[in-house]
Amino acid sequence: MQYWLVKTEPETFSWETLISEGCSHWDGVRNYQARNNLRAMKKDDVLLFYYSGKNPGIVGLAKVFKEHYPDTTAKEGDWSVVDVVPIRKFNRLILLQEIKNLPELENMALVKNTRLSVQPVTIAEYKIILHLADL
DNA sequence: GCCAACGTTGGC
DNA sequence: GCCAACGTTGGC
Repeated sequence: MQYWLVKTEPETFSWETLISEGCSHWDGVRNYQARNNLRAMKKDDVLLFYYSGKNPGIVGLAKVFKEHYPDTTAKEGDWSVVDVVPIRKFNRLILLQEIKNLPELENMALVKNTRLSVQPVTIAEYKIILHLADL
C-alpha cells in the first residue's frame, strides 16, 4: 500500500465532481515524472486530493480503483490515466501554509518539488496529515 | 499580475 | 552535449 498526493485546480476538477461521478479518470497528466508515478500506483493506494491555485490545500482522501491504462485524451505521446474513487472529505481544508509550517513535513514533495502534480507521500507524512485532519 | 522553479525545444 | 529561449505550473 502506497500513498500519493494528486493536484487539481478546483475550477477544472473538484472534489464535488469526483463525488458526482463516483469514479473518475485521472487524465491530462503531461509530465513524465508525474506519469511514472501514476504508473506506479496500485489498486487501493490512497490519494491525498489537493487543490492548487487560490487557497491551496488538501481536501480529502481518494483511492485508486483501476490501475494505469492509456490516456485517450492525449493526441500524441505515451501517457497514462488511473481511475479514482472518493474515500472521504476532510472536515476542513489542510492548508499548504500549515504543511509548510511543520518541520516534519519540510521534505514533502509538495514543499520541495512544488510543480510535480502526482507525487509520492511517505507513511509518516500521511499520518501527520491525517492527524491535522483530526482523523 | 508577477515571478521562481522547472521542463522542453531547438540551434549550434 | 550544452545552453538560451520559451512555456507551464503554481504560490503569493
